[in-house]
Amino acid sequence: MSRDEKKQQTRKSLMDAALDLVGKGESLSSISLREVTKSAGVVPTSFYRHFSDMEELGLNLADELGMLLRKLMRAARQPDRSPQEQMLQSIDVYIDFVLQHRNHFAFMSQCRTAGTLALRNAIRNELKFFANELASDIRQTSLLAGISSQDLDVMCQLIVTTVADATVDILDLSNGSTDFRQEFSTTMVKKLDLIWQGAYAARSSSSVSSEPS
Amino acid sequence: MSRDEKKQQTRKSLMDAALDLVGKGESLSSISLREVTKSAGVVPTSFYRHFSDMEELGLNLADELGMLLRKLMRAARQPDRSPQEQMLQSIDVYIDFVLQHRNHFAFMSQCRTAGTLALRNAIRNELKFFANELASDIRQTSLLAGISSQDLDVMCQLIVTTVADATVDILDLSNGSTDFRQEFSTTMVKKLDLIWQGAYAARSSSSVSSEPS
DNA sequence: AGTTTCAGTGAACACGTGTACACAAAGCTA
DNA sequence: TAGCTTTGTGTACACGTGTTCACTGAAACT
Repeated sequence: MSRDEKKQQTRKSLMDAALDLVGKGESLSSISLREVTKSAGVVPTSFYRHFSDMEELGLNLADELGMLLRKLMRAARQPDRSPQEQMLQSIDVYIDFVLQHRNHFAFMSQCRTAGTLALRNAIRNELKFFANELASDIRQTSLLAGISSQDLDVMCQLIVTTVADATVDILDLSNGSTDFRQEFSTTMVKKLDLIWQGAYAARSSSSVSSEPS
Repeated sequence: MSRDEKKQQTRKSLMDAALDLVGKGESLSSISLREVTKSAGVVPTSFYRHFSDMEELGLNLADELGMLLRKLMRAARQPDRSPQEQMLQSIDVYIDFVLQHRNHFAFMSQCRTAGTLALRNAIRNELKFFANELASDIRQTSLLAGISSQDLDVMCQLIVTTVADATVDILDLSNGSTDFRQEFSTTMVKKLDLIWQGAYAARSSSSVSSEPS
Protein backbone atom coordinates (compact mmCIF):
# COMPACT_ATOMS: atom_id res chain seq x y z
CA MET A 1 0.00 0.00 0.00
CA SER A 2 1.39 3.33 -1.05
CA ARG A 3 2.22 5.91 1.52
CA ASP A 4 -0.40 8.32 0.30
CA GLU A 5 -3.09 5.66 0.40
CA LYS A 6 -2.10 4.87 3.94
CA LYS A 7 -2.35 8.49 4.91
CA GLN A 8 -5.79 8.92 3.38
CA GLN A 9 -6.85 5.82 5.23
CA THR A 10 -5.96 7.06 8.70
CA ARG A 11 -7.38 10.44 7.78
CA LYS A 12 -10.64 8.75 6.98
CA SER A 13 -10.51 6.75 10.19
CA LEU A 14 -10.13 9.98 12.13
CA MET A 15 -13.14 11.50 10.45
CA ASP A 16 -15.14 8.33 10.94
CA ALA A 17 -14.19 8.21 14.59
CA ALA A 18 -15.42 11.75 15.13
CA LEU A 19 -18.58 10.94 13.24
CA ASP A 20 -19.12 7.84 15.32
CA LEU A 21 -18.89 9.82 18.53
CA VAL A 22 -21.40 12.30 17.18
CA GLY A 23 -23.66 9.42 16.25
CA LYS A 24 -23.40 8.10 19.77
CA GLY A 25 -24.91 11.31 21.07
CA GLU A 26 -21.93 13.54 21.82
CA SER A 27 -21.88 17.04 20.46
CA LEU A 28 -19.02 17.71 18.11
CA SER A 29 -18.09 20.80 20.09
CA SER A 30 -17.52 18.73 23.20
CA ILE A 31 -15.55 15.96 21.57
CA SER A 32 -11.88 16.09 22.39
CA LEU A 33 -9.06 15.59 19.98
CA ARG A 34 -7.77 12.79 22.17
CA GLU A 35 -11.07 10.96 22.14
CA VAL A 36 -11.03 11.01 18.37
CA THR A 37 -7.49 9.76 18.00
CA LYS A 38 -8.03 7.10 20.63
CA SER A 39 -11.14 5.85 18.88
CA ALA A 40 -9.31 5.94 15.57
CA GLY A 41 -6.44 3.92 16.95
CA VAL A 42 -3.67 6.45 16.57
CA VAL A 43 -1.66 8.53 18.96
CA PRO A 44 -2.94 12.07 19.74
CA THR A 45 -0.08 13.84 18.01
CA SER A 46 -0.84 12.10 14.74
CA PHE A 47 -3.95 14.20 14.51
CA TYR A 48 -1.93 17.22 13.44
CA ARG A 49 -0.61 15.42 10.37
CA HIS A 50 -4.14 15.70 8.98
CA PHE A 51 -5.98 18.57 10.61
CA SER A 52 -4.81 21.59 12.52
CA ASP A 53 -7.94 21.65 14.55
CA MET A 54 -11.16 19.88 15.41
CA GLU A 55 -12.98 22.58 13.50
CA GLU A 56 -11.05 21.80 10.33
CA LEU A 57 -12.05 18.19 10.70
CA GLY A 58 -15.63 19.36 11.09
CA LEU A 59 -15.45 21.39 7.90
CA ASN A 60 -14.21 18.33 6.06
CA LEU A 61 -17.13 16.38 7.44
CA ALA A 62 -19.39 19.09 6.07
CA ASP A 63 -17.83 18.51 2.66
CA GLU A 64 -18.50 14.81 2.94
CA LEU A 65 -22.07 15.63 3.84
CA GLY A 66 -22.34 17.77 0.75
CA MET A 67 -21.29 14.88 -1.43
CA LEU A 68 -23.83 12.66 0.29
CA LEU A 69 -26.57 15.19 -0.39
CA ARG A 70 -25.69 15.23 -4.07
CA LYS A 71 -25.89 11.47 -4.09
CA LEU A 72 -29.26 11.68 -2.39
CA MET A 73 -30.45 14.15 -4.99
CA ARG A 74 -29.58 11.72 -7.72
CA ALA A 75 -31.26 8.85 -5.92
CA ALA A 76 -34.43 10.82 -5.34
CA ARG A 77 -34.84 11.98 -8.92
CA GLN A 78 -37.63 9.96 -10.39
CA PRO A 79 -39.43 9.61 -13.68
CA ASP A 80 -42.43 11.87 -14.09
CA ARG A 81 -45.24 11.06 -11.77
CA SER A 82 -47.91 12.94 -9.97
CA PRO A 83 -46.57 15.32 -7.34
CA GLN A 84 -48.19 13.27 -4.60
CA GLU A 85 -46.71 9.98 -5.67
CA GLN A 86 -43.33 11.58 -6.03
CA MET A 87 -43.65 13.17 -2.61
CA LEU A 88 -44.46 9.90 -0.92
CA GLN A 89 -41.65 8.07 -2.60
CA SER A 90 -39.14 10.84 -1.95
CA ILE A 91 -39.91 10.73 1.74
CA ASP A 92 -39.36 7.00 1.70
CA VAL A 93 -36.07 7.39 -0.10
CA TYR A 94 -35.01 10.06 2.35
CA ILE A 95 -35.78 7.96 5.42
CA ASP A 96 -33.76 5.09 4.01
CA PHE A 97 -30.93 7.39 3.14
CA VAL A 98 -30.82 8.94 6.60
CA LEU A 99 -30.87 5.57 8.31
CA GLN A 100 -28.12 4.41 6.00
CA HIS A 101 -25.96 7.39 6.94
CA ARG A 102 -27.07 7.97 10.51
CA ASN A 103 -23.88 9.57 11.68
CA HIS A 104 -23.60 12.08 8.90
CA PHE A 105 -27.16 13.20 9.40
CA ALA A 106 -26.79 13.40 13.15
CA PHE A 107 -23.80 15.59 12.44
CA MET A 108 -25.86 17.72 10.08
CA SER A 109 -28.73 18.05 12.52
CA GLN A 110 -26.63 19.22 15.39
CA CYS A 111 -24.12 21.40 13.57
CA ARG A 112 -26.73 23.22 11.55
CA THR A 113 -27.63 25.30 14.60
CA ALA A 114 -24.92 24.55 17.15
CA GLY A 115 -21.21 24.55 16.47
CA THR A 116 -18.90 27.21 15.19
CA LEU A 117 -20.08 29.98 12.92
CA ALA A 118 -17.90 28.68 10.11
CA LEU A 119 -19.28 25.20 10.52
CA ARG A 120 -22.85 26.38 10.63
CA ASN A 121 -22.34 28.38 7.47
CA ALA A 122 -20.72 25.44 5.72
CA ILE A 123 -23.70 23.23 6.38
CA ARG A 124 -26.20 25.93 5.54
CA ASN A 125 -24.46 26.41 2.23
CA GLU A 126 -24.79 22.74 1.47
CA LEU A 127 -28.48 22.88 2.24
CA LYS A 128 -28.88 26.04 0.19
CA PHE A 129 -27.23 24.31 -2.73
CA PHE A 130 -29.56 21.39 -2.31
CA ALA A 131 -32.56 23.72 -2.30
CA ASN A 132 -31.38 25.35 -5.51
CA GLU A 133 -30.98 22.00 -7.20
CA LEU A 134 -34.45 21.07 -6.11
CA ALA A 135 -35.78 24.31 -7.53
CA SER A 136 -34.19 23.79 -10.90
CA ASP A 137 -35.49 20.23 -10.98
CA ILE A 138 -39.02 21.36 -10.30
CA ARG A 139 -38.71 24.14 -12.82
CA GLN A 140 -38.03 21.56 -15.50
CA THR A 141 -41.06 19.47 -14.73
CA SER A 142 -43.34 22.47 -15.22
CA LEU A 143 -45.59 21.08 -12.51
CA LEU A 144 -45.70 24.54 -11.03
CA ALA A 145 -45.71 26.37 -14.35
CA GLY A 146 -46.31 30.04 -13.89
CA ILE A 147 -44.79 30.33 -10.45
CA SER A 148 -42.39 33.20 -9.92
CA SER A 149 -38.75 32.36 -9.52
CA GLN A 150 -38.72 33.89 -6.06
CA ASP A 151 -41.72 31.92 -4.89
CA LEU A 152 -40.19 28.73 -6.18
CA ASP A 153 -36.99 29.45 -4.30
CA VAL A 154 -38.87 30.20 -1.11
CA MET A 155 -40.84 27.01 -1.45
CA CYS A 156 -37.71 24.94 -1.91
CA GLN A 157 -35.99 26.53 1.06
CA LEU A 158 -39.06 25.78 3.08
CA ILE A 159 -39.07 22.17 2.01
CA VAL A 160 -35.39 21.72 2.75
CA THR A 161 -35.50 23.29 6.19
CA THR A 162 -38.63 21.33 7.04
CA VAL A 163 -37.03 18.07 6.03
CA ALA A 164 -33.75 18.93 7.73
CA ASP A 165 -35.67 19.79 10.84
CA ALA A 166 -37.53 16.51 10.83
CA THR A 167 -34.35 14.54 10.39
CA VAL A 168 -33.60 14.49 14.09
CA ASP A 169 -37.00 12.84 14.56
CA ILE A 170 -36.06 10.10 12.14
CA LEU A 171 -32.89 9.47 14.09
CA ASP A 172 -34.55 9.58 17.49
CA LEU A 173 -37.62 7.56 16.62
CA SER A 174 -35.90 4.87 14.62
CA ASN A 175 -34.64 3.29 17.83
CA GLY A 176 -38.04 2.57 19.22
CA SER A 177 -41.37 1.98 17.62
CA THR A 178 -41.08 -0.29 14.62
CA ASP A 179 -43.72 1.43 12.54
CA PHE A 180 -42.52 4.94 13.09
CA ARG A 181 -42.21 5.24 9.35
CA GLN A 182 -45.96 5.16 8.90
CA GLU A 183 -46.58 7.92 11.42
CA PHE A 184 -43.64 9.97 10.34
CA SER A 185 -44.48 9.68 6.67
CA THR A 186 -48.08 10.76 7.05
CA THR A 187 -47.31 13.92 9.03
CA MET A 188 -44.43 14.66 6.69
CA VAL A 189 -46.70 14.28 3.71
CA LYS A 190 -49.13 16.69 5.29
CA LYS A 191 -46.44 19.28 5.82
CA LEU A 192 -45.02 19.02 2.34
CA ASP A 193 -48.45 18.92 0.81
CA LEU A 194 -49.37 22.10 2.61
CA ILE A 195 -46.26 23.80 1.30
CA TRP A 196 -46.91 22.51 -2.16
CA GLN A 197 -50.46 23.75 -2.18
CA GLY A 198 -49.24 27.09 -0.93
CA ALA A 199 -46.86 27.35 -3.83
CA TYR A 200 -49.55 26.19 -6.20
CA ALA A 201 -51.84 28.94 -4.94
CA ALA A 202 -49.07 31.50 -5.29
CA ARG A 203 -48.75 30.50 -8.93
CA SER A 204 -49.53 33.53 -11.09
CA SER A 205 -51.17 35.36 -8.18
CA SER A 206 -48.37 37.68 -7.13
CA SER A 207 -47.28 37.62 -3.52
CA VAL A 208 -49.36 39.54 -1.08
CA SER A 209 -47.30 42.17 0.63
CA SER A 210 -44.07 42.45 -1.30
CA GLU A 211 -45.41 44.60 -4.12
CA PRO A 212 -45.42 48.13 -2.73
CA SER A 213 -46.76 50.29 -5.52
CA MET B 1 -31.98 40.02 52.54
CA SER B 2 -33.44 36.70 53.52
CA ARG B 3 -31.46 33.56 53.03
CA ASP B 4 -33.84 32.17 50.48
CA GLU B 5 -33.74 35.34 48.45
CA LYS B 6 -29.97 35.24 48.50
CA LYS B 7 -29.99 31.67 47.32
CA GLN B 8 -32.35 32.39 44.46
CA GLN B 9 -30.12 35.28 43.52
CA THR B 10 -26.94 33.26 43.13
CA ARG B 11 -28.95 30.56 41.44
CA LYS B 12 -30.10 33.08 38.92
CA SER B 13 -26.57 34.41 38.49
CA LEU B 14 -25.41 30.88 37.70
CA MET B 15 -28.10 30.47 35.08
CA ASP B 16 -27.36 33.89 33.63
CA ALA B 17 -23.67 33.13 33.51
CA ALA B 18 -24.30 29.95 31.55
CA LEU B 19 -26.66 31.81 29.27
CA ASP B 20 -24.08 34.53 28.72
CA LEU B 21 -21.49 32.02 27.66
CA VAL B 22 -23.96 30.49 25.23
CA GLY B 23 -24.71 33.95 23.89
CA LYS B 24 -21.01 34.52 23.36
CA GLY B 25 -20.94 31.57 20.98
CA GLU B 26 -20.02 28.61 23.15
CA SER B 27 -22.13 25.49 22.97
CA LEU B 28 -23.81 24.58 26.21
CA SER B 29 -22.47 21.06 25.93
CA SER B 30 -18.91 22.34 25.95
CA ILE B 31 -19.29 24.81 28.79
CA SER B 32 -17.67 23.62 31.97
CA LEU B 33 -19.12 23.84 35.42
CA ARG B 34 -16.10 25.82 36.51
CA GLU B 35 -16.48 28.38 33.74
CA VAL B 36 -20.02 29.00 34.86
CA THR B 37 -19.21 29.42 38.52
CA LYS B 38 -16.23 31.59 37.72
CA SER B 39 -18.32 33.85 35.54
CA ALA B 40 -21.03 33.92 38.20
CA GLY B 41 -18.54 34.90 40.87
CA VAL B 42 -18.82 31.90 43.11
CA VAL B 43 -16.58 28.98 43.92
CA PRO B 44 -17.01 25.79 41.86
CA THR B 45 -18.35 23.69 44.70
CA SER B 46 -21.19 26.13 45.28
CA PHE B 47 -22.68 24.93 42.03
CA TYR B 48 -23.93 21.76 43.69
CA ARG B 49 -26.06 23.73 46.13
CA HIS B 50 -28.28 24.57 43.17
CA PHE B 51 -27.89 21.99 40.45
CA SER B 52 -26.54 18.47 40.45
CA ASP B 53 -25.40 18.79 36.92
CA MET B 54 -24.94 21.10 33.98
CA GLU B 55 -27.82 19.31 32.34
CA GLU B 56 -30.15 20.16 35.20
CA LEU B 57 -29.18 23.78 34.81
CA GLY B 58 -29.97 23.46 31.13
CA LEU B 59 -33.41 22.04 31.86
CA ASN B 60 -34.10 25.00 34.11
CA LEU B 61 -33.05 27.31 31.32
CA ALA B 62 -35.54 25.52 29.10
CA ASP B 63 -38.23 26.31 31.67
CA GLU B 64 -37.24 29.96 31.63
CA LEU B 65 -37.46 29.86 27.87
CA GLY B 66 -40.95 28.44 28.13
CA MET B 67 -42.04 31.35 30.28
CA LEU B 68 -40.53 33.76 27.78
CA LEU B 69 -42.44 32.14 24.96
CA ARG B 70 -45.69 32.54 26.85
CA LYS B 71 -44.86 36.19 27.36
CA LEU B 72 -44.13 36.49 23.65
CA MET B 73 -47.46 34.88 22.84
CA ARG B 74 -49.24 37.49 24.91
CA ALA B 75 -47.25 40.30 23.33
CA ALA B 76 -47.97 39.09 19.82
CA ARG B 77 -51.70 38.71 20.26
CA GLN B 78 -53.30 41.57 18.44
CA PRO B 79 -56.75 42.93 17.77
CA ASP B 80 -58.40 41.55 14.66
CA ARG B 81 -56.71 42.58 11.50
CA SER B 82 -56.14 41.12 8.12
CA PRO B 83 -53.90 38.06 8.17
CA GLN B 84 -51.24 39.91 6.21
CA GLU B 85 -51.08 42.90 8.52
CA GLN B 86 -50.96 40.61 11.51
CA MET B 87 -48.23 38.56 9.92
CA LEU B 88 -46.04 41.57 9.26
CA GLN B 89 -46.48 42.94 12.72
CA SER B 90 -45.93 39.58 14.39
CA ILE B 91 -42.62 39.23 12.60
CA ASP B 92 -41.62 42.65 13.83
CA VAL B 93 -42.61 41.81 17.37
CA TYR B 94 -40.69 38.57 17.16
CA ILE B 95 -37.51 40.20 15.93
CA ASP B 96 -37.64 42.71 18.75
CA PHE B 97 -38.31 39.99 21.26
CA VAL B 98 -35.42 37.86 20.06
CA LEU B 99 -33.01 40.77 20.13
CA GLN B 100 -34.22 41.63 23.60
CA HIS B 101 -33.53 38.10 24.82
CA ARG B 102 -30.59 37.19 22.63
CA ASN B 103 -29.09 34.68 25.00
CA HIS B 104 -32.24 32.73 25.61
CA PHE B 105 -32.90 32.41 21.92
CA ALA B 106 -29.33 31.47 21.14
CA PHE B 107 -29.80 28.79 23.75
CA MET B 108 -33.03 27.68 22.12
CA SER B 109 -31.52 27.60 18.65
CA GLN B 110 -28.59 25.47 19.57
CA CYS B 111 -30.22 23.11 22.06
CA ARG B 112 -33.18 22.35 19.86
CA THR B 113 -31.03 20.05 17.77
CA ALA B 114 -27.79 19.66 19.71
CA GLY B 115 -27.51 18.88 23.40
CA THR B 116 -28.80 16.01 25.46
CA LEU B 117 -31.88 14.06 24.49
CA ALA B 118 -33.68 15.30 27.60
CA LEU B 119 -32.79 18.88 26.81
CA ARG B 120 -33.84 18.59 23.20
CA ASN B 121 -37.16 17.12 24.23
CA ALA B 122 -37.72 19.85 26.80
CA ILE B 123 -37.29 22.55 24.21
CA ARG B 124 -39.32 20.74 21.62
CA ASN B 125 -42.14 20.45 24.11
CA GLU B 126 -42.06 24.18 24.71
CA LEU B 127 -42.26 24.79 20.99
CA LYS B 128 -45.03 22.26 20.64
CA PHE B 129 -46.97 24.01 23.36
CA PHE B 130 -46.45 27.29 21.57
CA ALA B 131 -47.71 25.79 18.32
CA ASN B 132 -50.82 24.52 20.07
CA GLU B 133 -51.52 27.93 21.56
CA LEU B 134 -51.13 29.46 18.16
CA ALA B 135 -53.56 26.95 16.73
CA SER B 136 -56.22 27.68 19.29
CA ASP B 137 -55.75 31.40 18.73
CA ILE B 138 -56.24 31.05 15.01
CA ARG B 139 -59.19 28.76 15.54
CA GLN B 140 -60.94 31.54 17.44
CA THR B 141 -60.44 34.13 14.73
CA SER B 142 -62.19 31.93 12.18
CA LEU B 143 -59.85 33.30 9.55
CA LEU B 144 -59.32 29.76 8.39
CA ALA B 145 -62.87 28.63 9.02
CA GLY B 146 -63.50 25.16 7.64
CA ILE B 147 -59.96 23.90 8.03
CA SER B 148 -59.56 20.50 9.59
CA SER B 149 -58.11 20.36 13.05
CA GLN B 150 -55.22 18.26 11.79
CA ASP B 151 -54.36 20.64 9.00
CA LEU B 152 -54.43 23.56 11.38
CA ASP B 153 -52.06 21.75 13.71
CA VAL B 154 -49.71 20.91 10.89
CA MET B 155 -49.74 24.50 9.71
CA CYS B 156 -48.91 25.81 13.16
CA GLN B 157 -46.09 23.33 13.63
CA LEU B 158 -44.76 24.40 10.28
CA ILE B 159 -44.91 28.06 11.24
CA VAL B 160 -43.20 27.47 14.57
CA THR B 161 -40.38 25.37 13.17
CA THR B 162 -39.88 27.83 10.34
CA VAL B 163 -39.64 30.75 12.74
CA ALA B 164 -37.45 28.83 15.17
CA ASP B 165 -35.21 27.90 12.30
CA ALA B 166 -34.89 31.49 11.13
CA THR B 167 -34.03 32.68 14.64
CA VAL B 168 -30.38 31.88 14.26
CA ASP B 169 -30.37 34.19 11.24
CA ILE B 170 -31.76 37.03 13.32
CA LEU B 171 -29.00 36.51 15.85
CA ASP B 172 -26.25 36.19 13.27
CA LEU B 173 -27.34 39.01 11.01
CA SER B 174 -28.16 41.52 13.69
CA ASN B 175 -24.47 42.17 14.20
CA GLY B 176 -23.82 43.41 10.74
CA SER B 177 -26.00 45.08 8.22
CA THR B 178 -28.23 47.69 9.80
CA ASP B 179 -31.21 47.06 7.60
CA PHE B 180 -31.20 43.34 7.92
CA ARG B 181 -34.74 43.66 9.23
CA GLN B 182 -36.03 44.70 5.85
CA GLU B 183 -34.47 41.76 4.04
CA PHE B 184 -35.27 39.29 6.74
CA SER B 185 -38.86 40.42 7.06
CA THR B 186 -39.62 40.19 3.38
CA THR B 187 -38.34 36.64 2.96
CA MET B 188 -40.00 35.66 6.21
CA VAL B 189 -43.28 37.12 5.00
CA LYS B 190 -42.96 35.11 1.83
CA LYS B 191 -42.43 31.90 3.73
CA LEU B 192 -45.30 32.43 6.13
CA ASP B 193 -47.52 33.63 3.36
CA LEU B 194 -46.84 30.50 1.41
CA ILE B 195 -47.71 28.36 4.41
CA TRP B 196 -50.82 30.39 5.03
CA GLN B 197 -51.99 30.05 1.47
CA GLY B 198 -51.32 26.35 1.65
CA ALA B 199 -53.53 26.06 4.69
CA TYR B 200 -56.13 28.24 3.05
CA ALA B 201 -56.15 25.96 0.04
CA ALA B 202 -56.42 22.89 2.27
CA ARG B 203 -59.52 24.40 3.86
CA SER B 204 -62.46 22.08 3.22
CA SER B 205 -60.54 20.19 0.54
CA SER B 206 -59.50 17.13 2.47
CA SER B 207 -55.84 16.18 2.52
CA VAL B 208 -54.46 14.33 -0.44
CA SER B 209 -53.06 11.03 0.59
CA SER B 210 -54.10 10.42 4.17
CA GLU B 211 -57.59 9.16 3.48
CA PRO B 212 -57.14 5.50 2.59
CA SER B 213 -60.64 4.22 1.89
C1' DA C 1 22.43 1.82 -2.84
C1' DG C 2 22.22 6.01 -0.42
C1' DT C 3 19.51 9.82 0.90
C1' DT C 4 15.57 12.30 1.81
C1' DT C 5 10.82 12.81 3.21
C1' DC C 6 7.27 12.31 6.43
C1' DA C 7 3.24 9.59 8.83
C1' DG C 8 3.10 7.88 13.19
C1' DT C 9 5.35 7.32 18.08
C1' DG C 10 6.04 8.23 23.06
C1' DA C 11 7.34 11.05 26.74
C1' DA C 12 6.60 15.40 28.81
C1' DC C 13 4.48 19.91 29.91
C1' DA C 14 1.28 23.13 32.08
C1' DC C 15 -3.31 23.51 32.76
C1' DG C 16 -8.48 22.82 33.20
C1' DT C 17 -11.72 19.50 34.62
C1' DG C 18 -15.46 17.32 38.05
C1' DT C 19 -16.00 16.16 42.61
C1' DA C 20 -15.07 15.13 47.75
C1' DC C 21 -14.35 16.91 52.19
C1' DA C 22 -13.98 19.69 56.25
C1' DC C 23 -14.94 24.17 57.58
C1' DA C 24 -16.84 29.08 58.20
C1' DA C 25 -20.41 32.30 58.93
C1' DA C 26 -24.82 34.02 58.64
C1' DG C 27 -29.87 33.20 58.83
C1' DC C 28 -33.45 30.77 61.10
C1' DT C 29 -35.77 28.45 65.00
C1' DA C 30 -36.66 27.46 69.71
C1' DT D 1 -29.34 33.74 73.61
C1' DA D 2 -28.08 28.92 72.21
C1' DG D 3 -28.24 25.62 68.75
C1' DC D 4 -29.35 23.97 64.36
C1' DT D 5 -29.37 24.57 59.31
C1' DT D 6 -27.47 25.58 55.14
C1' DT D 7 -25.14 28.64 51.55
C1' DG D 8 -20.72 29.53 50.18
C1' DT D 9 -15.45 28.77 50.96
C1' DG D 10 -10.70 26.61 50.45
C1' DT D 11 -7.96 22.76 49.77
C1' DA D 12 -7.02 18.64 47.63
C1' DC D 13 -7.03 14.81 44.37
C1' DA D 14 -6.98 12.06 40.24
C1' DC D 15 -7.60 12.61 35.65
C1' DG D 16 -8.28 14.42 30.77
C1' DT D 17 -6.95 18.13 27.92
C1' DG D 18 -4.12 20.48 23.77
C1' DT D 19 0.34 20.99 22.23
C1' DT D 20 5.70 20.58 22.18
C1' DC D 21 9.58 17.99 20.86
C1' DA D 22 12.95 14.64 19.51
C1' DC D 23 12.50 10.08 17.68
C1' DT D 24 11.78 5.92 14.39
C1' DG D 25 11.14 3.40 10.39
C1' DA D 26 9.61 2.70 5.98
C1' DA D 27 8.18 4.41 1.52
C1' DA D 28 9.83 7.52 -2.25
C1' DC D 29 13.19 9.59 -4.81
C1' DT D 30 17.96 10.17 -7.09
